[in-house]
Amino acid sequence: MDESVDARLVGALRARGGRVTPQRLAIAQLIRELDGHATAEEIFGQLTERLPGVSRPTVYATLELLEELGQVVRVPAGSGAVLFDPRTDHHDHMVCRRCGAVSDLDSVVDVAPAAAAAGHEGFAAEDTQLVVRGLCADCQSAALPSR
Amino acid sequence: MDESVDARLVGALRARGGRVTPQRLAIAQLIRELDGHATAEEIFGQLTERLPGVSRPTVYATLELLEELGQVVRVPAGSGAVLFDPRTDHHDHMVCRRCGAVSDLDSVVDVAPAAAAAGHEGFAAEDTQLVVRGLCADCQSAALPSR
DNA sequence: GTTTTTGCAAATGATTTGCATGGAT
DNA sequence: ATCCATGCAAATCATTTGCAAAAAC
Repeated sequence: MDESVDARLVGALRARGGRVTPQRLAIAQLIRELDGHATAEEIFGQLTERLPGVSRPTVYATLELLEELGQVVRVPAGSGAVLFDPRTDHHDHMVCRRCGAVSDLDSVVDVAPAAAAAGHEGFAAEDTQLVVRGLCADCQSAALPSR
Repeated sequence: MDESVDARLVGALRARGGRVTPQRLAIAQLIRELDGHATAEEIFGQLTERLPGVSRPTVYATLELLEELGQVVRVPAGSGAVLFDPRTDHHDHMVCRRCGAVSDLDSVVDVAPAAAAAGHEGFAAEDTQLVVRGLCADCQSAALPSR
């Protein structure tokens, strides 16, 4: 099951003339194991434990590559760092503007028309992200006027 | 017309117990004059010309404040810096993953259901952003296989 | 063997901190 | 007079660069 995903990645890499390296396989696997969203730095940190010596530039470059190959989704959270999401099926995100927490939200709106509209403007849409910003439950209670 | 916007800002500031300072007014006005999207650094740079001595922390804090007051919208572009948009009516964005260019896109999908769904999860939605990532017209031609 | 990837080290950029002064109410 | 907001300087993150050595094909 793990192998089949690796097989798909290897195929995609070869198809574009890219090379199969242990770093790429390890990063792809680590991302698959993530339950939630992670920043490049977090991925770098965890990766160092199982593949000592990996470098930051490799992690950043590989994440970009995996995004192009459709193995990860870049979530623009609107705060500091970019988050990477192992869940590649279409879904939305809620981002707390106070604590920065990001959580998944099942899609209830069809965003395809937006991608189509972008196409009419000459823009080649590849991915459409819906981000709901606001306050998570915890931060709402923390921000109560008083009482 | 300029004054009425300032009046609204002054009112909003007073209402929340905030203070009316020349920096806040200048930043709010500068943003209104922007035609497109700008990063906090760009705003800082332009502001320095007309209000020498302003500091970075003030700009960042004020942008956050203006966002809360609904005078600016934070656009999570998914690359390096956060962009601030003076256009507060609802619209979407196209972000080129290659050159980083951000352009407006009139809304063709109703995102309200997503905000409602977030509400059902206990999340207080304040703003919903739709970002279409891909390649802008220029970068498509630059990335052609050959020929 | 050739070309891509990696690692290193450091530059660059973006944003935030702590704290004392100054200004708005 | 009381706080809130500003400026300063520097710390802290996030990301990217240039180049030589290593590895994949």
